[in-house]
Amino acid sequence: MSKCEQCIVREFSSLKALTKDELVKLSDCKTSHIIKKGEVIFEEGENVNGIYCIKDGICKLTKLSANGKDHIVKLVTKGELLGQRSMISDEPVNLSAVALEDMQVCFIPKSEVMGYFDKNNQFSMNVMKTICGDLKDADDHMVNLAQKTVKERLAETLLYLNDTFGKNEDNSLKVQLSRDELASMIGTATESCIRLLSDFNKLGLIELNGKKIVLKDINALKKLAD
Amino acid sequence: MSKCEQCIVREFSSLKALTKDELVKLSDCKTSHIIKKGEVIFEEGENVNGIYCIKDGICKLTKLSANGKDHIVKLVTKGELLGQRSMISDEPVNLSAVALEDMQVCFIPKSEVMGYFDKNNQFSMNVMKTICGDLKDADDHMVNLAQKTVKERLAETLLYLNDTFGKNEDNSLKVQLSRDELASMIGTATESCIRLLSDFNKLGLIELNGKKIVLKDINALKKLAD
DNA sequence: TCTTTAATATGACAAATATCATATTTTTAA
DNA sequence: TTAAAAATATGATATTTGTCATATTAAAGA
Repeated sequence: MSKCEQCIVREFSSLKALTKDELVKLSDCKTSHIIKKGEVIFEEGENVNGIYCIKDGICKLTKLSANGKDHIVKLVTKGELLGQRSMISDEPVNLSAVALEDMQVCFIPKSEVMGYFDKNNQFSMNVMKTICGDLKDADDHMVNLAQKTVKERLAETLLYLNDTFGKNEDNSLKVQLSRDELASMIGTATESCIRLLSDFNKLGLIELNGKKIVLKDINALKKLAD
Repeated sequence: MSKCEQCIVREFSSLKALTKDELVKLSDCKTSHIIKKGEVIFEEGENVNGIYCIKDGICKLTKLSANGKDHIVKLVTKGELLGQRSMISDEPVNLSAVALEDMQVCFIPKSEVMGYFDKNNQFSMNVMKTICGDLKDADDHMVNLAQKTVKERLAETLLYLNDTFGKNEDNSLKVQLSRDELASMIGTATESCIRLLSDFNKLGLIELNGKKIVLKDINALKKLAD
């Protein structure tokens, strides 16, 4: 069992506020898990009863819409926590979490985390700030969905993926989403997404190589995204 | 100066966790304000440095989109607090607040509120739960904007206004939004909104009387909204 | 009250986007 | 390795939604 005190990623989450004693205790009650690409960490409506700390990998948070299609609400990567909202609200999770690549995660039971809220004020503030950040992002996202065209949203999303998750040695975006997933992130039909990617490709804004996407003209994309 | 201990609306907000002593102290440092319909409480980008407690009235929270149009992110009414996210994140507000009707609000300076976070755990948890609720709502809203048609969103929004804010004696919706505001809530062009309202009217789903809207066939609207 | 301005309404049309069909490529698994 | 399935691609077309023009009505001021 790995030790939380020595885990680097905890430094990037709300858990960085924990004392050495708290971390030692945490090491004992956490459980580590390997999640394979495509596997579900939790499903919308489930009672999770704790939070997941992502040690490595990326996952998507999705929500099923009334028409039966999944919408990707957010991508979450190493150093971030999953399930905080649900735990605090004391409700089932409202989103599903599915691995986009192989992941290492640690599960911390609710009983343990809730104790920190009482005893460690800095931890509480960290969690609050994270959720406030998520709320602000959600507001921004909402306005984009409501007011921007699909083309603008696609350009913006490509830039977001580039800025947030970086690229491989061959310059392609590190997060590899299927066309279907990309479409469900920007809120459009898969065919529309494919078509626009083709257009971007023909215009020299991006380069397509199977699932790999290389951003060729960042400035032009920025202009397109508004 | 009215006394917070005797204020009913505080019972509906996170402030209900405050002790009698805290409330007495709060009474001294808060300031009361009358906001006329159409007036701005705060504007996107401003440093508010505190929170507003809504004693009476309704306001809209809007965000300017890249194309210059306002989008209504949320409606907020008596018993709720404004500006929590910004205060916790220690950032300027990301939304503007504009009164939809005459309002009574109290402003509580940041210095006072931040003290509660340290000393009153129940207050912290209340605030966290509120923000978590907002985040869940935002997620839902996002998926609706991404996946539902304008018609579905209009039906849904009319039902939301009815359920959340109720109706007048003449059965018309209590919150009176202009067509323009309604459009900027559902994320569509004003003309599209007007046209669909006309359609709903002709279909007998609603009744239009100037700005007044009466929901005639709730079930049919629910079916339309999915 | 009258005049001006803003809000609502509706038609005509254009643009954006979805849907359906089908081909091609890639991936998966037998 | 090969057959089957899934993902990607693209054309044709339908539907939705936005835009512009222009009435009509309601609201606000002088």
